[in-house]
Amino acid sequence: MSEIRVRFAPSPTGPLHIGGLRTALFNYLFAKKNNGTFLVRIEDTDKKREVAGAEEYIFKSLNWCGMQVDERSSDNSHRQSSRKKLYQAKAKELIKRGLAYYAFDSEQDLQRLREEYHEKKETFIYNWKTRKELKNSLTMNKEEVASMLAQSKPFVVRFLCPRDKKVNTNDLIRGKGSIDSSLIDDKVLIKADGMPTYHFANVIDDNMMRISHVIRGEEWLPSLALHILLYQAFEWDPPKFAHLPLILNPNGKGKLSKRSGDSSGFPVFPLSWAKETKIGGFKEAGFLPEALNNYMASLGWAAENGKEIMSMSELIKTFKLESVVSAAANFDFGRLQWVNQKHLTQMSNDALAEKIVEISPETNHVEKGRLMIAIDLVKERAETLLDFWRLMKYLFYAPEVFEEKAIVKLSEKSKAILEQGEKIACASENTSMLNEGEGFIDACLGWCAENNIKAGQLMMTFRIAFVGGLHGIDLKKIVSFIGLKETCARLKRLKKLLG
RNA sequence: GGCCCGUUCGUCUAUCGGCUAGGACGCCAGGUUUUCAUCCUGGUAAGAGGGGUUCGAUUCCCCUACGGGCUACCA
Repeated sequence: MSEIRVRFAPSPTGPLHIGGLRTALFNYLFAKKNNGTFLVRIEDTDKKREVAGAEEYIFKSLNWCGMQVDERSSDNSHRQSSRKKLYQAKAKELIKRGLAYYAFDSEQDLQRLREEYHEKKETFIYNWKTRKELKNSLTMNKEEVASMLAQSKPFVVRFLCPRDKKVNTNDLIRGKGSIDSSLIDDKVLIKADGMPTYHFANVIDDNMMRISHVIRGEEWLPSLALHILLYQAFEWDPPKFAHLPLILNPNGKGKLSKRSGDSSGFPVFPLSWAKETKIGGFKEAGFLPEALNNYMASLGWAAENGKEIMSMSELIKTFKLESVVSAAANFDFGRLQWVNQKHLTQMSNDALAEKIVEISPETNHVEKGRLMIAIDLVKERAETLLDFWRLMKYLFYAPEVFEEKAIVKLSEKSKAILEQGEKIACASENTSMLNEGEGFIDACLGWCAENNIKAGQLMMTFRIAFVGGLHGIDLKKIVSFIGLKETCARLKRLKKLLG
């Protein structure tokens, strides 16, 4: 088999979101699996919709996700706008061969026709049915056309779509299909501004860049037949196609869009995007790129060995394009969180520390060695990198506020417990207890047993004193970490609060 | 409206004609932790409906329903 070359071809109209990112991932996995080439092509043929910074954002995002781009030219040729002349030459070629034609209809004229048809409950299609009555080089005589062109009247180039031709399609994921060409319209190939449309530029570039497999979203499936026809017009061998299932909103209503995140409270972009500041990206929300990749891969695909938590290299090893499913998948933020937690626990403390410091600046004010210990202590309970500081803050600073839910659990007995705890902790301040956490808690529990107080009651009271709430790590470990002196101080504080 | 694609537990999925339909997330219960979380064990829950084909259909075919996509001089 010839060389595997795939491309990810986004248009720079805004930040890349999880749908596009997943398409990039599947392209990347497929390329790496087959020792192929992964390239990125920027489809910037719609100048009106182009957004400044979007292209840079796309490359940054891919980089963050660990998808190295194998080919990105320095001469701008990865950008379609820089190849305008080429597409125009190709269009002329088709016109000369009678496979495309000039059309001079104004957008308003066409719009009016669409409305008229709509009123008749019909659909207007610019093709064999209608082209004979419209303003184009098929209906006008040669001189007229030449004069229009000479006067620089606006025109588009349209594909002369054949009538009654059975177009056979094949998709690696969905299998064979066939469509009657009479249903397809005479797509615009070159727009009035001289730019090619997606369909035209796409086919030409995929051929010229020797793309072996086109892996793209399912929204392109309806135009597959048109693309095949275009390849046939040029007498080129088409690449293989694979149309990926869409990613839908969590409730299954509509495809996941840039707005879905804000309304549902989870990120949809890999990195924060200045213009959509409400919710940052997955990075800012404390997600690991490995986890995001792992989760995205599970949307529409499952490894044969049933493994669920995988690194990028494992994904590459096990990925199979043919086993991608054909049904759309709902985005499930809860599951992403679980995947992230699993990846977090698999990371080394050093690597973790680096990322935690980056995302939670508060950790900069804390002694490094102690931070490392604290990370290890809370590691298993964190779902995101952002969770760490929240989970370990009380290890460094006494609680400032006490949760209402916790305080109501305290009773008269709590005072006695605090008093006793304080007595033991403060007294032993200087008597260097080995394993001070163990020693201290055990001593208190001993007192409990003698005085007919439930151990659980003591543990809860202490927890509230140390943490300010009901959740935290093992009490003995907390005492060992903060030391007896601080333990004593925190017990005093809560006692005072209770009056 | 037309065309295309899809439909297995609430969710992500396994099954490539033999199914007592498997796993994971979630949820629920129990255990461990003299405390919280983790963790462990168990439970909950599904092949849209109707016709075929077949000894046998979740698996193949058709129809219907539902969902999604496309229907631009957007990608």
